[in-house]
Amino acid sequence: MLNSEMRKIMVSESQMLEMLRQSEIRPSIHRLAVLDYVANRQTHPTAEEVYKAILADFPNVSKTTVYNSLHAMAEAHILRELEIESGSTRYDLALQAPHSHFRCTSCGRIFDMNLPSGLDNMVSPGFKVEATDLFFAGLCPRCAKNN
Amino acid sequence: MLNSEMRKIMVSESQMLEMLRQSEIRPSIHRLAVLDYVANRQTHPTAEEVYKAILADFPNVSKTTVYNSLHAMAEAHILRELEIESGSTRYDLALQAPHSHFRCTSCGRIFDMNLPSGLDNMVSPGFKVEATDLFFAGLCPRCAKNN
DNA sequence: TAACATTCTTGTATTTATTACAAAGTTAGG
DNA sequence: CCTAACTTTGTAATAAATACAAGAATGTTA
Repeated sequence: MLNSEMRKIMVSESQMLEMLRQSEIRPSIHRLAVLDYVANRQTHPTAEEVYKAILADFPNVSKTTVYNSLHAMAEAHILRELEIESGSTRYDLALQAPHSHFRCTSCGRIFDMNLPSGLDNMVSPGFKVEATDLFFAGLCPRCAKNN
Repeated sequence: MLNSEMRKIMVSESQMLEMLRQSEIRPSIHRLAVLDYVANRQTHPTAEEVYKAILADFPNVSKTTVYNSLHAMAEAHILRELEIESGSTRYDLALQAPHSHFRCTSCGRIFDMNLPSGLDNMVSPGFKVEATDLFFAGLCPRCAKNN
């Protein structure tokens, strides 16, 4: 099981079930574990991180299943894919207030930031915006001190 | 040679030489070719695209040289690395007015767009912004019609 | 409940982007 | 023209992501 009661939860199991049901994604135990890991975490994990974390609870889950699950949920707009750094895709829960992301170039952590409204007005007429990403890179307060 | 006179040029060879000299990057023929390709082009090519294009003029250039050149120029802030899509890094000339990018999810092309000022105010106090990227994804006018 | 069709998961094998590194080639300055 | 520093090459290695076929699980229908 997901041991929901053992840590601070932002999205409950019933909420996750509802999300998956609405998107007609069968709530298999692995998918729930993937969603739980991405949703109830401050970080924005990579597929690899999700895989390693889930492996602790489900020793025989395959990497392909993790990729499949992440893709399915991204397509269903339950998750958002963040191409915020070279080499790997990070995942973020989509169902929360729109926000931008700050990546610390020193420690690698990613922080949620505000997002101004009206950004879509920046695109030229005729273009249809489906997604907007605002990324910052720099030093987080902790790393800014230690250098 | 670079055949500068054969196509519309936005950055001249002497300008490129000056950029490299200022950054203390030796202007080898390959590096000039890399910079020329990225600078004088509407697209925002990947390392692979740069390599293939240059191969036509320099049949024995190696892929590693292209990567080395791109990295050196990115580090010198002559080029900017765009992590706008999964799987590969795209390159953009840094020395022009700040702008955002729009990626067409249908044809894959990337377009320059406006960038509002003051975005850095979105980050929380204590964070030091070194780079800002605003990405849009959606349909370009041509692809919006044909669907 | 039994049988079937669909969906999920696995595991392996590939592909693709990128990096590492040592050897060979090139360039600039004395 | 010699030497030191820099550049390029080519090959090999990593790492992220994908393809695919076989097996397992699930839901549905009779």
